[in-house]
Amino acid sequence: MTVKQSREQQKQETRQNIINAAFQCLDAEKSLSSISLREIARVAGIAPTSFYRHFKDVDELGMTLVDEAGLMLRQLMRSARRRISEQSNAIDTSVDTFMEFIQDNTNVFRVLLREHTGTSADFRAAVQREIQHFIKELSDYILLRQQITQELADLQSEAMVMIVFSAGAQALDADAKQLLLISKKVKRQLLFVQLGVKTFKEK
Amino acid sequence: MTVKQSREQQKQETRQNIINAAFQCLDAEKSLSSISLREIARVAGIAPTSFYRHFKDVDELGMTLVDEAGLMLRQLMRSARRRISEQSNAIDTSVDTFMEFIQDNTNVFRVLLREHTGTSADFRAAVQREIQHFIKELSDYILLRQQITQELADLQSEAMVMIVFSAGAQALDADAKQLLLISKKVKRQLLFVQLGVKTFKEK
DNA sequence: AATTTCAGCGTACAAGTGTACGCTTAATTT
DNA sequence: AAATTAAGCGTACACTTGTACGCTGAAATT
Repeated sequence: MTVKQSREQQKQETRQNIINAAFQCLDAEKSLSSISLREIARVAGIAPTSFYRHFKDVDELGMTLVDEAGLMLRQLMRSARRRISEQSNAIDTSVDTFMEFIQDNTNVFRVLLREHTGTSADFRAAVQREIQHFIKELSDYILLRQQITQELADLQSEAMVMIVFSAGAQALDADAKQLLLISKKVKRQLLFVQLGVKTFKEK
Repeated sequence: MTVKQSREQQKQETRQNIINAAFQCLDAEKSLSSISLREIARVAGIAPTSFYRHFKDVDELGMTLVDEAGLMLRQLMRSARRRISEQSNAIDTSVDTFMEFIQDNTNVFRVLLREHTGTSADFRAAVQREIQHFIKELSDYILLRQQITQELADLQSEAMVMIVFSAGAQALDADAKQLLLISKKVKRQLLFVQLGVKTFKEK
């Protein structure tokens, strides 16, 4: 199976194995602070001490995971916006895309959600940055489509993201039936926010 | 210092010591799953094995803590509503009360926030129930003051609570200066939701 | 061809964990 | 007054953890 490879390629492959193993380990009942180096090494198929050839400690790996998760979220937003340009309703399409993401990348979203309120100040700050990034991109999009001030767009965007993320948290513990209700609910709540800002502006 | 007491009194006192010790331990970098029985016992001033005279394990203590934290939140709501009847603006008063609570009972709020997305399904469910309780009480209040349907009141209430809790999460890592900005921000976001529901109803 | 580099391994150890077990001792019941 | 109850303690043990240290063998460099 494994073909002859350069040393650098081999190393990168092992590094990716560790990252994948970590995401696999970070399920419904494991957080970055409760997970053990040895457990990750076991799943990655390496000796515990070999871990150090790639990361200083689990915290450094954690920051990598948060970065990677944030990257995926940004890609998600792009695909959502692509879908919007084809159909029309921005809110519905965005929520659907987001919910699909949670279904397909459960543990990735879980890391963001969990570490956002987790026990490491560094992780909390890192996730916060990723969320801010998420908010900013939505805000830019809103600014483009609605005729409101930057400030209002920022406020609207943040409120919407908070609502969506909270719904995401519920979705993680929900079955397929509940998921549909959550989607419907959050779409209407986002509509309220949008409508509220519009009304506020016109007042 | 300690006077002669009945056995039952003494036991309840020790139990409360354990609970207080746990809240004290559950600071910015400890969660219910990362905390150790021995650590709590140390702070509570008892032998590790004495813990079992009061709780089956840390999980059982955890449920007690979540219950207690939820209770405090309900009391908070009552005091907020009392304040509203004196002055007038419901949103501003509620947010101010909430932010004061976070300042005065940081670790209590932290438990709710952290275990809401934590590694124990039981804790997540327990916190979710407390939050639902919180949402329900706000919803009842909204229904009383605004002329809208039950369904709209529920949606509005939940959206508002999600926004407030998210702001609370930010507040935990913020200094006094940022705190004021967060308060201002969240008040306007809540206003958008309220206004949005009103506009939606009238459409 | 000889040398250097370095990813990965195995061993080893100290530290911290949950908890089983039996004892003590003071409050309570008989 | 004697017997019972039970909160709290100390000891002990089996585990898991992070990581220091030195070795191996193959890839890369000279």
